[in-house]
Amino acid sequence: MVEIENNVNTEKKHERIDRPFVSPAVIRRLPRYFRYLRELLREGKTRISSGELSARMQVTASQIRQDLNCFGGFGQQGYGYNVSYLYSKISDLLGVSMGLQVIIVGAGDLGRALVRSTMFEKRGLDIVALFDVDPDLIGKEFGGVKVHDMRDLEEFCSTHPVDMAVLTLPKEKAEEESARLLSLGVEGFWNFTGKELSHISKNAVVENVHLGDSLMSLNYEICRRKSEKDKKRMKE
Amino acid sequence: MVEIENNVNTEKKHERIDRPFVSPAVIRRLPRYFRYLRELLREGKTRISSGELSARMQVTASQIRQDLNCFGGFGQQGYGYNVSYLYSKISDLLGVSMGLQVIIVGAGDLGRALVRSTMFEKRGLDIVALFDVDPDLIGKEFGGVKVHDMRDLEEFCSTHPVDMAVLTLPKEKAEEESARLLSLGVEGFWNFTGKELSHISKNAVVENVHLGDSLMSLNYEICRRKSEKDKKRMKE
DNA sequence: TAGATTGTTAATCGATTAACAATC
DNA sequence: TAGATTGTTAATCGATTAACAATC
Repeated sequence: MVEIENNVNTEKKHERIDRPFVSPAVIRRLPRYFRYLRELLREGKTRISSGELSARMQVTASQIRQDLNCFGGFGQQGYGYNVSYLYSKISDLLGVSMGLQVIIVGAGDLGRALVRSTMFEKRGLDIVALFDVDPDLIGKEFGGVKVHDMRDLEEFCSTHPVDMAVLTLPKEKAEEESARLLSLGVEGFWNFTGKELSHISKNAVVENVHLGDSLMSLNYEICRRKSEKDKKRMKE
Repeated sequence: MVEIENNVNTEKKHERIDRPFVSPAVIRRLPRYFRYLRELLREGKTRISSGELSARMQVTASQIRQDLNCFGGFGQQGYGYNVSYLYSKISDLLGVSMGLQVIIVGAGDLGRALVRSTMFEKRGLDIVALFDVDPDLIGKEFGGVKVHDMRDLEEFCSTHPVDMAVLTLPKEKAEEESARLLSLGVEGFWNFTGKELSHISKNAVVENVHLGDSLMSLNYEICRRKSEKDKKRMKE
């Protein structure tokens, strides 16, 4: 078996890594590569070619090589890619296990569902607090995380650096509270409110999860399918 | 004021509507148009030009005209678009208030959060049942919807036509249960499991909400921002 | 009629795919 | 060395934007 020798990784795990400007289309595919590589790792595969990976992932081999090359030569001609090396590289790029400090703003159903999920822990993010205005919730714990009074946000942020706020509060308060958070130094937002945060998007990173829009586009496709079936039936 | 006369809508509300093939990129923007039009309607605006709408939505006027024209001439030269007419047309396209029958498979935190949300009701979808395997949950009600035994799925589907299944069950069971649902006639899936459902995607419509991937791309951007700041600091 | 604004065609831009020389 | 497979350039495809004639 050929030994992979180039690109020797002398850095410690999750050390500083260069992130050149790369199109969002590529970035959005990285988590998917990450998942497939983890699976390969679990299966005990040590090497993979772009062709083999392309068959698994249902994308072209060309795209895989193009994507990975945005960040530097991770493979080796004639050999392919070393699974664990590529996995660690993509981990570093994505910032897995960087330990970003996260607060969840809004301890309703969704906020509580998120804090109890393993999603953050798995990816090495730390949820350090929940916030809410409801006196019945303040002081309680969910998933081992305490609900703080929304009025204590300033105090909390001055003593704990917060990298990311998960917005699961009512959409009516999204604009105001996101501005408040930004002024407290929070520059990353995972936005579930359905409200567009254009007022902060210049100075912060905003990732929107618009469940309503997602549901509607599914609704569209199902309706389209149905009416197409109807059309066919009419013809008969 | 100019009267809008063309494209007179003689159909009843939410009647059959022609959905030509249109690129997914356009479809994914429809819910957003829908939201902005609803807002205009609330404000009492009766007409809007592509230019004015483009300023609000932060997209080009050209794109708006291009998008809307995929489905036919909804506007009028020299006038613009009639807000309520356009709103109703986009409603019809998206299938708002078509009353699709929905079941939620998996009554965990996320499933319960969804059933208690107003998201489905607002868009005219009906959640008719929750399903789970947990004996402690079976028989209980959440948001007015009963939790059924997963074993009764066949029976339920044979008596109630189901248009959409929301998959909020553990990813390990996603493949098996989605195949089962497909065989029972369910052809629309809102997939929160994080598992890719390629085995059914030929015969069903699948909308994936991959929260983990979304979180990771946010993590990437925050880390990128941080390391860029570090770089600048180093220079000084 | 003159002004406004659409519908639509043409130009540009970006992303994906194909091809192949470099090289392990 | 021969075979395999990457890295990278060139070709294609699709989506976005610009421009303008049609027309209300």
